[in-house]
Amino acid sequence: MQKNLVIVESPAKAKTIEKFLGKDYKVMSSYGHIRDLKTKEFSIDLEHNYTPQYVIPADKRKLVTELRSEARKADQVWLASDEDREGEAISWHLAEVLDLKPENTRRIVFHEITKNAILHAIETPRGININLVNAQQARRVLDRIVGFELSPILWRKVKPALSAGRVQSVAVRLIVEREREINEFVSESAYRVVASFLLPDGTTVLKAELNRRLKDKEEVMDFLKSCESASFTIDDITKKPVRKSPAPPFTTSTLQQEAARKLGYSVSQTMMVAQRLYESGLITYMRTDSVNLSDLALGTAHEAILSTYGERYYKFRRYHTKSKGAQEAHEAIRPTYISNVEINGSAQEKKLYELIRKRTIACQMADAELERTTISVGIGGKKEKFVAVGEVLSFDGFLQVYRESTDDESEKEQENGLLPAVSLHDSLRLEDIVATERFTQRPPRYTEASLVRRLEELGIGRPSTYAPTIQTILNREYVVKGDKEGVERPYGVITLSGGKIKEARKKEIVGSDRNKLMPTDIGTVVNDFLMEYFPGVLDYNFTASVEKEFDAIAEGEMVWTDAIDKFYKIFHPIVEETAAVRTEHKVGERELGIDPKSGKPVFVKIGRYGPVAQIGQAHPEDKTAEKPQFATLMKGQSIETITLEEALRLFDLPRVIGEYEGKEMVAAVGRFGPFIRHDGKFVSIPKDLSPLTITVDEAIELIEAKKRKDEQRFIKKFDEEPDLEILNGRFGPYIAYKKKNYKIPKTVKPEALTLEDCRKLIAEADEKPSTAKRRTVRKKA
DNA sequence: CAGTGAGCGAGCTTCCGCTTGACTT
Repeated sequence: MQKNLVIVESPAKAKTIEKFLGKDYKVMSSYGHIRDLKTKEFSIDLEHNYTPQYVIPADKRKLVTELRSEARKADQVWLASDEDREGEAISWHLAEVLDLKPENTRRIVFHEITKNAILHAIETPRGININLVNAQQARRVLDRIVGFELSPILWRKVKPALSAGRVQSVAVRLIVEREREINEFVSESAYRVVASFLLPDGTTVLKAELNRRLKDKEEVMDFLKSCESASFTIDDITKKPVRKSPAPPFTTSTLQQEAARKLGYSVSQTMMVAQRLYESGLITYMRTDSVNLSDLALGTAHEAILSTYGERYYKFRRYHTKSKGAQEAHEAIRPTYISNVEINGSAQEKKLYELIRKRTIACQMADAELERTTISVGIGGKKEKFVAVGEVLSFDGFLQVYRESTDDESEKEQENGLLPAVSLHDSLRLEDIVATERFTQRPPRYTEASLVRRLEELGIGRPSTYAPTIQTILNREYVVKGDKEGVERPYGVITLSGGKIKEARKKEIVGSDRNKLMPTDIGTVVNDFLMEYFPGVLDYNFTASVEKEFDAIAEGEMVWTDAIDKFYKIFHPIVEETAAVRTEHKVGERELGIDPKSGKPVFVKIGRYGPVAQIGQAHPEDKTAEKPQFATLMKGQSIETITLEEALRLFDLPRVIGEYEGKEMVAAVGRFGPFIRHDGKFVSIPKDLSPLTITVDEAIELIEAKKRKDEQRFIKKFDEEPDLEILNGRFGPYIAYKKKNYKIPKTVKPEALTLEDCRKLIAEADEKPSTAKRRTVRKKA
């Protein structure tokens, strides 16, 4: 007979706690929420004061049955879900679904998973806080209303299967607006002036920068001329101590940012690796917005620093979470045992663990101390000065262990080094002065991680949703993650050297980007539409202001259905109105002009499969009318910027290029980009060629290249197993068998494989089904 | 990841937050 049942949210946590509590306690996990609104229906009863219709999802039924039977057997049930809005709601749903009686149900919370903390929690139980639960219901219902009323409007006005929501639509807005800022950005230039001086010893060089930038060539020329005969004297030397403090311990968002910068992980990669570390008991929970460290962790960090670096390197620090909407249900992300330096695991896991461990230790270490020296060089008869700044690290402190990275590339060149020894009033000889034209930089495109940071600053989204939100806006094709080629820009360099002024033009590549988030036509159109009709929901402060209401509900100062009613009374009429406007054309449609051949109008718009150009109007009511012609826009074209001429050219496809070996060569654009069809085979057209302009010779070359490649592709085949082939792919040799592909280890020669070897490799790969499964998931998305 | 290569008319799509698992109707 089980005396006590404890229910927590995560199974990893359940395992640890069970050890602390002994045999009178059984610990189970709810695996998060056990009940939610129906997935395919609105599920909110508008006739009855927004009553939510909760159901137990199919994949939770079995679990709920088990929990129910264990709860029935227990004398006492302890609901130990997290101490935040969602956690309180989980406990409430459990109490309802498991039919728990108040007299033998206790709600407990603990902030760290230690024996003491848990025993203390058991001694100080409370009831379920229904106000907090109601705040969660309000949050849930609001999100459902927004999502399920806005999305269908998009299906009608833009494209089927699109979506909108409180979080994802703002994420898209940030990216769309940033791209517009970049397009509208006009850079300004000014000359940065750096002089090299020879110190009195005749050999040492001091480099110093002019304390202002010069606005154009003319000003540079005047200035350099005036320097030709000027005297240069050191007129000031100041030394100032500077301190640098370590960054706070990791939250989900800061971990994602640093793992992206230092290790190159994507946001979802970081979360997957962290999840494995958590499940192995190596780190604390990875979805958190708290920077708090438990007393236990603070203590062990202290010990680790003392034993490795000494007392001088230690400084006690307590961090407080200040981000909006933080709910502090967990600790910061840290190693469970800080003394644990090396771990077992994959290379990825080791690197992420090391990052977490170093950050945790560094945050309890002493400030780094630097001495900053500023040397000022006066120019005889002028008010400008040349200034040299140098920094010397006098005590490394936390930098011994960890240095936070930045996104800003320009900061890297600003590293100040050591300066030579000089004395006041030293007079210097001018070696040369170099004035380099520098441009103001356009705003940066978002990376996954910097988008997460921005969302967190705005208080939008939660640690558990950052990675999925990015996935959603990518899946909907509102944004793409991609590269952008830079453009060449000339800049001027003017030098004064040996009494002569020389001018030169140099070139640099600017504006190139790798793996950045950029809006698509669909994203832009949807965003503009939502901004026009639903600016309130897209407002960056929308979440913050509803959070205030949720807080009031949690405090018992507001009835949750009143808050929802207030919102719905304003929101829903706009939904109705917007849906009722039977616009002739779809959102984002643009008329480019008239097709000279047919005399019909030419449009661009978002079609069923993305951006298309269209000649002529559709007349769905008239079956005999001529149907409009369609052509898909090519990569790099946008419905915002395409011209009539460019659009008309798209209708030249598919285009007969010519004949080769007696068969026609046809160029067209398919789902995977431009291609040539010849003799029933397909050949992709590379980026530098266009299907519109490709010549017969170029096409033949591509076809021949593909033929050669296909020949190389085939390595080996077995007569007794016609389904199995060893082939050469883009990523090296592989085995193709029954529509699936299998890796060949690098250690074996593919030519030497026997049929038996292949079967073994296939059997081994099928044992661990990770790759095959991932593929099916991707296909669905 | 390993190949693919339409056509815009008959059914369905969608939210945000908790948490991991994986063939059964």
